[in-house]
Amino acid sequence: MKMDDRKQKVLLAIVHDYIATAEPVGSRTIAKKFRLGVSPATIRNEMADLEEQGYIEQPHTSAGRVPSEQGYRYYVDYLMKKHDLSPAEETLIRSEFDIKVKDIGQVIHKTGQLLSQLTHYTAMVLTPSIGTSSFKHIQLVSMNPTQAMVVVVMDNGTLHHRLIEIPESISAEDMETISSVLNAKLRGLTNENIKHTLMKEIYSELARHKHILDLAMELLEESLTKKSEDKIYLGGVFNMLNQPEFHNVEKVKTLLSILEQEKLLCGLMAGEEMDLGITVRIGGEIKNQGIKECSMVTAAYSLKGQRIGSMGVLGPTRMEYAKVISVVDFMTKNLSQALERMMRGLGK
Amino acid sequence: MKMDDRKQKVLLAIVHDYIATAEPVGSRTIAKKFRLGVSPATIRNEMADLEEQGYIEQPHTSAGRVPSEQGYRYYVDYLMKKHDLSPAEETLIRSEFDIKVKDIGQVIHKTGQLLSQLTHYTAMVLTPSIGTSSFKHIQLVSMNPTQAMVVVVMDNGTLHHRLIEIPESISAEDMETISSVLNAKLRGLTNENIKHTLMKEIYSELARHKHILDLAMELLEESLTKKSEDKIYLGGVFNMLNQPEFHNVEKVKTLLSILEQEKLLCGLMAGEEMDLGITVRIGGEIKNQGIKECSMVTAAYSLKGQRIGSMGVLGPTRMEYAKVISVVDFMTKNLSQALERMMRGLGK
DNA sequence: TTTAGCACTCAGCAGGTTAGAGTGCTAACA
DNA sequence: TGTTAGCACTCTAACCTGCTGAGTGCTAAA
Repeated sequence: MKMDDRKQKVLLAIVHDYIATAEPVGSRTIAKKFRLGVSPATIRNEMADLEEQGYIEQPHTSAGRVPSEQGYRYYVDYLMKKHDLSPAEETLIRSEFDIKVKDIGQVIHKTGQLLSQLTHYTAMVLTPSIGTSSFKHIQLVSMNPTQAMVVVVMDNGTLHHRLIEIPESISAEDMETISSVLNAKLRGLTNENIKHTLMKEIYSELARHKHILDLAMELLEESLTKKSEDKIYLGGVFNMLNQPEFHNVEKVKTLLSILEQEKLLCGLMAGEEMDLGITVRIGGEIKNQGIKECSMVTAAYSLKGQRIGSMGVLGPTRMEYAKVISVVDFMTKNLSQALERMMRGLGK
Repeated sequence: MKMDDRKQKVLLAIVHDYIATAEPVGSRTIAKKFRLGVSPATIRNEMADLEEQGYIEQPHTSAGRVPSEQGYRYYVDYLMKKHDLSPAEETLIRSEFDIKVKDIGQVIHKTGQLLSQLTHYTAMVLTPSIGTSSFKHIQLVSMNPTQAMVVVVMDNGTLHHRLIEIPESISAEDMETISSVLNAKLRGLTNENIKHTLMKEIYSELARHKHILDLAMELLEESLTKKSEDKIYLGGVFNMLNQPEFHNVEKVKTLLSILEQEKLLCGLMAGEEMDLGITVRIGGEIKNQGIKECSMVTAAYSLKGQRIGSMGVLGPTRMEYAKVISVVDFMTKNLSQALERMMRGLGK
């Protein structure tokens, strides 16, 4: 859609002012605040055109104009200027990531906190799905005469464990033996590689302990096949209540009821767009009735170039897109790096 | 405070009606709904007395009466009748606990869900602090030439792990050796029992690997001393928005901002009252400005008679005390039992 | 001691009025 | 032909006003 220069300026002014004040913007306001060098009357003419073309709308006759979804879309696609983070903000992010780089959970948590803190909207971070891998070590530990713990250490640094029931006849030494055999024969193999022939060999070697072996193999198989579950971290839900669009309890209720449904959110985050760039969805472009008055800025983060999770910011359609986009951009890059550092040397 | 029989009946009527309707209760309403056999005028006289004594108050001149905090207190202490759970509810709780008895996290989660679901208020469950214990197994696992994983299995069934940096000179066999030595010498000991003489012995035996030994011992010591951190699970925050007292966004905001502060909540839950019974705190009795219009019903749950965590329900002061108290009571008992079952046989 | 009756109070609502913000149109102007 | 001043018009939000009904407290009679 072609749009002449002055119309763009007027649209830009409306979007900026409305984002800042949450009040419909009138022609006088634009003329005064944005110094376009023309009178309110001229701006009124332009606004009438913009409304006709669907970029702005009027809440009621004697009110100013408000950007429509189409207007925001045009703004995001063509008018918006990049808005770099302040050095202070960049430093904050970097230092937080440097300090708290202990484990994945913490990094995700921190990411969410930073996202919501910097944008003042709600942050959503999807935990990385690292996919299948091989294992480094399996260990059976006797806990008491009738129970044992099976521990599997994966090559990506995660752990799986399970408590199993054992016959009293098995000694701690037996379990040590089983552990060694399993480690010696299977270590480093992926699920596909664990051939049945190999398993037969093991079962014949440890025939006495078939039952316990079954239980251990069950956990091992699960660990090898199962992708880590999608979990989502939410931060700054509270921020949304400061937005004037949520001064109405009914809206707060719909919003919160949606944010409570983890699965739904995961769907929204993990959805369609598999590219690495930033996706901006405005209002109805989010395929969900309940939050059709919100916008989402999402992006994937990666490990070794492979997309493994995503993060996003949810705010009112009247969102500071430029700011949010740069924050999300910067955060994905930093999170990817932090993960890279954390995983350095690990199998995956 | 002595109170004549009819006054008690009037107070009870006011509390019940206000809990049910959230509207100030007038003399006519009481006469009609509660059949005390006297006219509204008589009830008015009683109400005047009750107000003078501080049990009820009037929001404004021409409104009915509302129980004061003191009124709720009197109700809870003297007037309230026990309100057993319905068989259906009891069955629901029991069956949920039977199915989901896999790990502690899940049990806590389920408890919170049930609490909020049954009461329609917000549930808070503090994770058990199992305290110090001894360890069952320690294992060093080589991940790659420069990193290894230390895994410690505690006798209460929890796991601790950490990634450490290692010199390239150390082989996987070395690590196996170190693991065996540590297990052989230290297994089952508590932190106090690990004598310096013993440590010297180990260090001399494994002199070549002092560095890696240090790192492993560090995790081990931490695991042995550190109490599991207090974490809190919240459920049904959303429920509160259906309460008419939270139809005002400002109040929702203060409430949510408090519920976001985990530490504060832990303080409230873990606080003073260390006995096993149920504690009811009404309005200002909760030592927190922000939720002075709420009440809390809390109780501890236990393992082998020892208090190890607590749960609670947060609702408006206009709360269904009788119902909530019986739910909390039933839940603590069931949770304690579930934990008992889960820990059966484990060290602690 | 209880109750009927009555005067009084006050929140909330409906209806009416006003002020101000903002528009669209028209006619004059550059 | 594009721009602008002026003006009539529209509509919301705020304010006032009077009314209604719920509920009270007091008094005097039962």
